[in-house]
Formats: sequence, structure tokens, C-alpha cells
Amino acid sequence: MKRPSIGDVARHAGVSTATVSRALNMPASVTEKTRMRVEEAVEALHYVQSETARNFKMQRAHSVLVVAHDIGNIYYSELFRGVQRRAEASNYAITITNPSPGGTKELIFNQLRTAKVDGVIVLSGYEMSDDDYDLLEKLYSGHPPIVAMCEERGHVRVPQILIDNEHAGYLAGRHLIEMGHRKIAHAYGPHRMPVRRARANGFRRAMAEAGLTVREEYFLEGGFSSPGGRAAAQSYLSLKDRPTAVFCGNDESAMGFMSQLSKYGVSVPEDVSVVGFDDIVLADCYIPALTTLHQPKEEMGRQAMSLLLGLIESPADVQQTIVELPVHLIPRDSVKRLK
Amino acid sequence: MKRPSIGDVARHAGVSTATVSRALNMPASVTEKTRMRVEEAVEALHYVQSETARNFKMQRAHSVLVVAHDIGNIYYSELFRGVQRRAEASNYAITITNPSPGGTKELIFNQLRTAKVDGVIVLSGYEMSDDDYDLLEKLYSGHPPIVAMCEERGHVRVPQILIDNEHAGYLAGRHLIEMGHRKIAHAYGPHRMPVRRARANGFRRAMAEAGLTVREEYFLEGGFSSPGGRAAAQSYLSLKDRPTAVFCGNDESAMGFMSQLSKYGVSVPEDVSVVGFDDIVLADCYIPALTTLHQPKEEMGRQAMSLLLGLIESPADVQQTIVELPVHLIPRDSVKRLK
DNA sequence: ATCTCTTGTAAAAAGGATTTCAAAACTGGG
DNA sequence: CCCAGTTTTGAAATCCTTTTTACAAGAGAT
Repeated sequence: MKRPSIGDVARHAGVSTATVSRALNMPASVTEKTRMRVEEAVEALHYVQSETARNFKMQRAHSVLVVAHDIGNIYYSELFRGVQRRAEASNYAITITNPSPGGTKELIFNQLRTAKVDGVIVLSGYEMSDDDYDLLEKLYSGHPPIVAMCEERGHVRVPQILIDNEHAGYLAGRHLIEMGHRKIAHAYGPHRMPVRRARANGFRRAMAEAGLTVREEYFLEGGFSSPGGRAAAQSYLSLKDRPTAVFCGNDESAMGFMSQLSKYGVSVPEDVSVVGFDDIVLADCYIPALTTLHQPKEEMGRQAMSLLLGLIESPADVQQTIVELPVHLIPRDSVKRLK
Repeated sequence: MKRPSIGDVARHAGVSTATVSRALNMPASVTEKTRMRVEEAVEALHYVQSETARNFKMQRAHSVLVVAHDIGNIYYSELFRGVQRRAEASNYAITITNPSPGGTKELIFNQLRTAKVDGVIVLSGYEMSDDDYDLLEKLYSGHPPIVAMCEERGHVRVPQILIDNEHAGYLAGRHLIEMGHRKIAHAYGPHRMPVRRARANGFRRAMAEAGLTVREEYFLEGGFSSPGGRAAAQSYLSLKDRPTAVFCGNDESAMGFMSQLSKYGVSVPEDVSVVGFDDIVLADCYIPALTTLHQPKEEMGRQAMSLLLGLIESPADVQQTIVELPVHLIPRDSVKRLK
């Protein structure tokens, strides 16, 4: 007993395979009576179309690749949810992959060229050069459907969904200034991430606007992970003149930062105020609840998938290839008003 | 300019398509010279095999489905990492899906029967009855390759990767008792999850072993999310005789619980001790660092994928269909020693 | 020199659904 | 009842690779 094929259904219903196919895919193009007969046969045989055969014929994988450096990451997993929901709505599957370091490029090349996926969404850390992209365009004969997320505007040559990191950094700085802080540090994200620079620039702009200078030793090397935050905390503790507030690169590192400080009896927000970035799911459960910049993560995922589907299905119709979503600051309890 | 096919390569190399296929898939069955010629042609034409054509012919999707209720969940995302790593090693892709509530069954049926995936990994919340399973077995003609994770032993009819939730619950209870606690509450997970009962049973056993009775009002309805933890906190606060310790269903709810308590000036571990479950990535960054039961999440994912690959590729060789991984308690700072 | 064995080549089948093209079956008007 | 025009249907081609079969040529053994 094997899977029934379209031929079995056709035989059972006493029609041709073409008619079965039409009855299933374009019911309107077939008489009521024929449709009924086909449906009965489908029912009787427990027939379902084979996706692989269909994909083969249609030259579509009905699947897109999502490339992320760490699929276990909290921040990313919220993005995935948005991507997944939008994909599902259009009957696409998503394949989520962690490329081996430095292998992103090969992975994308390979998956797109073997027709394993119809398009790619790349999350922060796009490693393709313009030359690579030219080659891919040539091999792909046209614009390969790739969408980037969480990159900096202009940093990659593909359509992208992003937020205004510079503005977000500015908001963080301004908020701390408004709360009366003057000595403010910034715990940096990792070097390879271009968003890091944009956030820092915005922060600097807010400081400059308030006539404040940012001391060089107040830029703490941190990374985007909790160990990174702990490292930044160590740097913080070793400062002679400690800042009264710190703007951390993201929420995870902010939590590592605060956790490490607590081991040395330094508490937030009493001794130092902290602002995070991302608004990950547990940010409001931290003690103190973390003041942070909210990114519409699920929406970003959804929009990335929408854009990608547009590129796949009707590239000519895609007008807007850069979509910027709003960020806003959510005041919670990790920032203290001074005086 | 379109994708080159195997025929183009054959023509370019002056051999037949069969030879090209052999040169690529079984290099040993072809002379060195022929292989070189084929490789040159492949190089020159930038040829890559089409995955869809290959899958079609081979009747394999080289892809497995991972079904989870919430792909954005922190706990799951760590499991995904393990699954993904193991899958990648065998050149399989994973598709992660959030089924619509109640739709898990249809989803699995559909995806397996359309041959879209070669197997399925289901995370906690398997909704198939024995009848459904019989039907699937009949339609699939054999044992459909399905592996469950995070279920209770014996609760589902498929091979599974699990932990001993009863023992884990026992460990949590015993630890709190050893730390001098007598009045201990338990914040429950959601009703639909069978693991909830096992954890509670283990906890009860530890209490009974110490000659302690568990008051009924000390079982707090909680859920597995941070809002659930907040709700449990409200129940806790309303108790006349408050317990000195609470064993929470998982880390997320524990964080919601502690966060909510802090709003009412109740602090952990001074006023109440807390034990979580899962050891999610930020558990050690919480203030206080959370004492919890560590699940080897990535390893569980890896093993689930290994088991599934076995079921797909050589079902006859699969001996052990239930794999139990060890859990252990990690003491941190959220439990205070009494007197 | 004949026979067997190896190795590569050519040709064709298989896999399941879609699509094209032409034939058949209808429709309505005269 | 016939014809032109329209709708519905069926046979066959197509998508591309892998596998199978049949065969030819060359190598080695008797």
C-alpha cells in the first residue's frame, strides 16, 4: 500500500490527470459534476498532492531560509515568530539556520542556487561583498531575493527592514539627560555589528546637544551577550569617577551588567541607572524592571517576510525596498531621577 | 541565461548524464580522468544540482518539521539550537512551525503526507489520539517518523526524548527542605501539560519523605509564562500564612513571580525563597541569580534529531525509542537557608 | 585465440503534478 | 437542425535528476 498519485485519482474518477489537477487547483474551470466525482475519488483514496512533485514542476520550493548567527538567541527568536506567522499565511515554510562562522555567504549561495529555497532573510551580520553580490546576481540571472534585517541603512546592498539605530541611541541619551544624569557611560556591542556604531553616534549626539562631553573611558567594551555585560561591569567598577548611568548595547548585556554589579554591592537604580535596548520578553520581569528601547520585533519579522514574498513572486512590483520601523523608549524602573 | 542542468554538463564534458551523475555522487565508480573532465565542466558552467529535482527523484525532502506552540519561547529556542546543529551535520534542513491552536494534528498529517518533510519533532503538547495514530500508521504504511520532546513518559505513543520530571520535582522539594524550609508552595504549570503533574508529584514525594504535608492552598495556579508567575504571586500575597519557599513551574514564571512580589515589597530570598525550572539562558543574570533545575536543552534537541534521523533512514535499526536525560539542581542565590 | 571480467557509454524509465494543444462537448441563434 | 462560438476535457509533453538496463570496448586469464 503506497501513496496514491494523481493518476490513481484520475482512474478512480474516470477522468484524466489534467482534469484532476484542474479540479483541485482551479475548481472554477471544471463542471460541478466533474468536481464532485474528483472530490469523491480524493476522499476515497485519501489522496494528498505531493509537495515535492509540485515544487519540482513549479520550480518553487515554497520555502525560505532564515540565517541567524544564533538561533537560540532571545532577541532573534521573537523575530522568527513574526517571520513564521507571515510565511504561514502564504503557505511558505521557513528554514532557520545557524551558519558556521564565516560561512554565511556560501550557505546563501548554495541554498539559493540549488533551488532549495526561494529566498533568504539574513539577520545582522551579512558577510557578502559587492563582488559576491555581483556574482550571485549573474548566476541567479536577476536580483536574488534576499532581505536583510537588523542591519544599518546603506551597509548592505539588499532590501532591508530596519530601525533607526542612531535615533534610538539619541533617545536613550536624551532620556538619561532628562532624568538629570550628566556622567553617562555606554556599553558597546561587538565590533562586527554596524548597528553598534549608529547607536553610539545617536548617544553622542544627545550628549553634544546637551553640551556634555563623553569621556573616552566611559565607552565600555561590552558585546551583545550577558558575559559581555559582565565584562562591561568590571570595566565600570574599575573607573575612578563612576558614571551615574549606563546605556547598554542590548537587554541581555544590560542584565549581565546589572547582575555583575550586584555581586559587588552596587545596585540599580540607586547607585547607577541603566538603559537597555531591544525590550526582550523578560525585560519587564527583571528587578528592577528594565528601561529600554522597544523594537517591534514581531512586526519586523512579518514585514521582512512580506517584502521577501514580494521579491519572490513579483519583483517588478516591489517599490519600497527599505522599510524603517519606529523605536520608542519604555521607561520602567532601572533609571533613577537625579536630584 | 538559465540554470545549467546535468545535461549541459554532460555535453560540455563530452560524456553522458549518467556519467556526470556517477562522477558527482559516487566518484569511486568512475575513472580519475573522467572525473576530472566532469569537474571541469561543473566548474566552467557553475553547475549545482537541483535539490528539488533530487528530492523528487529520491523521494526524500531532506527536511524535518519541528512543531512548537511558541517558536518565540526562550526555552524552546535553546532546544532548536540542538536540533538544528544535529540536522545540519546530516545535511537536513529544519522547518519550525507554530501550529494554530488545536491544529497540531492536522499539521503533522498534512506535512508528512504531502511528503514535504521526512519526519517530525513535536515539542510538548502532542494532541493525537491513538485512533489518529492508527490512521496515520495506515496511511503512512508503517511507523511514521515522529519524535516527541518534553512529554511525560508513556503519555504519547511515539519515540521520545525526555527528562525525569518526577525526579526533578523531587530534587526541588528536597533542596528546599534541606535548606530548612517547611512551608513550601508550588506554582503549577498549565493544565494541558502533563509534565506539570509529574513535577508536582515529585515535589509531593519529597515533602512526604520529610514527613511534611502540603496544604492545598499552597498549590498556586501559575502557567508557564511570566504573566502566569505574576498571577501566582497575587495568590501568594493573599495567603494568610505565607510559605517561606515556592517551587515555580519554570524559570519564566519564576521571574514573573519574583517581579510581581517585588512590587509589593516582598523580596527574594529574604522573605521567600524561589526555585525555578529549566535553567534558561538568563537565569544566572537575574537578581537574585535563580536556583533552578537544569535541563540539558541543547543536548535534548540533538538527541531528538538523532533519533528521528534513525527512524527516517533505518527504522529497523532503532532500538532505544525512549531516551531519558539527566536533570540536576543548580543552587544559586534565590534560596535562603533558614536558621 | 577465445572467454570472462571490468568499466564506461548510451538510452530509457521513473517519479507526480502541471500545462499546452487539440479534440470533444456543449451553447445559443438562425 | 445546423453552424459558429464557447466551454470542458484528455493525451501528451514537460520539469531534471537518478537509476537501470543493455551494450560496447578493452583488459586480463586460460
